[in-house]
Amino acid sequence: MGVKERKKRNAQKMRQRILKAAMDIFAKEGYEGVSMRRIADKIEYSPGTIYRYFESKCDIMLQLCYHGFERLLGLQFELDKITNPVERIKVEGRYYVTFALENPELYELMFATREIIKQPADAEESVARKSFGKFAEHVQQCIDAGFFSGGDPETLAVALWAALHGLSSLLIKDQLRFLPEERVGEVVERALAFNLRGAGKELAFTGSEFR
Amino acid sequence: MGVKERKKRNAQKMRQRILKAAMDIFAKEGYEGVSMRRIADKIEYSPGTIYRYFESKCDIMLQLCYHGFERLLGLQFELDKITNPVERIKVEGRYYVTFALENPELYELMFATREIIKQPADAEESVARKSFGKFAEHVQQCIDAGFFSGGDPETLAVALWAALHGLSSLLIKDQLRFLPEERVGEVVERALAFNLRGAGKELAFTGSEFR
DNA sequence: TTGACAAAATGAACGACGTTCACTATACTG
DNA sequence: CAGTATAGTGAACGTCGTTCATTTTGTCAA
Repeated sequence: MGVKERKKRNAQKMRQRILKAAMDIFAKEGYEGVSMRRIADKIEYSPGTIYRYFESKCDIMLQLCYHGFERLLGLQFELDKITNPVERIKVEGRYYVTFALENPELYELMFATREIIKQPADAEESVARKSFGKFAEHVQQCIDAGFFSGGDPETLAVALWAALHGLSSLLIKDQLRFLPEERVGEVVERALAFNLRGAGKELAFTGSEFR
Repeated sequence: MGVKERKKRNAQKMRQRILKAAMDIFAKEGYEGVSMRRIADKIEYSPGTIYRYFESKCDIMLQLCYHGFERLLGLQFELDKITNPVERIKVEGRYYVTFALENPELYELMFATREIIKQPADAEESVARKSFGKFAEHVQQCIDAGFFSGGDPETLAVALWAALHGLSSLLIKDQLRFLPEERVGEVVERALAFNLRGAGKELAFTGSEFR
């Protein structure tokens, strides 16, 4: 008698239904639009029911967040088709910024929302880390191929990632609004190129002054 | 009779009292801690009164935000004492990241909080823009001194700023937590150096593909 | 089929939030 | 001192995330 099993499946279905509803609202109306009552309305259950399947709203948003990282990671895996590692990392940069621009709310959720960040300390092997890991791998391959300086790959990866993240979040938040609309693409492209070129040189290490 | 004037002064005093209270709470308990009722409690007035002096909570937070930019701008002006433009921009980078790390909530308010961003579209000559302007000026001086490539200075400034912002926000959000504590400073310092070095070369422009 | 027990779902309630507004209290003026 | 303009009040509205006593539904042995 697979009663237990069926119940487990139903519970999983319910979790998916809730997440789907949350995602739909999130996609249409952003973070502000998502509330437990609205989710409950959408799936035609009472608000209290949701708490049988998720600990809190934060828990739900965290799942959406993971989903975002999985999408990003999916894009990254596609990149393995590109054989030239420099070309690959170039395209990866464009993918990254494009992903952020096309899913600004999601990107924000993934990288900026306070409550989300705190959570996954215990969630070992977080999707976020996998995504960075893949990126670092691609950076390493550039080094191996002799295109990037042999400096510490992790440092290089962090620096490049930071540049991508910086550009993406400035763009999303419209902090670059002072640029004429038609120049934005150009500036971004050049900024990316600029960072990749910077990776080509050996750097003198000047000592630690932070933290 | 300076009755009108005194009233104006009193209103200004009240605005300052409210802002001070908001800032105190913000500093101690962050964005989440600030509520109209808590501010009202702190200044010993009723919640409704605040609305005689500020349009909304958002309005208040926007003022805190401006205050933050003024502090940052103050740091930037100090930099004019440094005569070597490359040394100056190097220190500016460290100042920037340090400012973010020392005032994470404020930095977030300044650059990341959604509601804040929207507002100052009409507020011409925003403090934020002044801060970027000063930075761009310093970048220009590096170019003039022949240390940076002669490429479009605005692009260069945006690229460097993005890198600083990226590093800062990753650090604040603890996204670099996978790095051993003792390596963080090193990585940041090298990432900064890496970006400055990148600025030294002429870059081939590869065309626009964003937006 | 029925009755007992467990699981699932409910929705009112709690304390918080930003904001509004009819009202009262205070300060100023003629 | 009367009358008016200004300042301040605090209850109320509708929202939020969350909890929990209660009811409904589902399961299975007798």
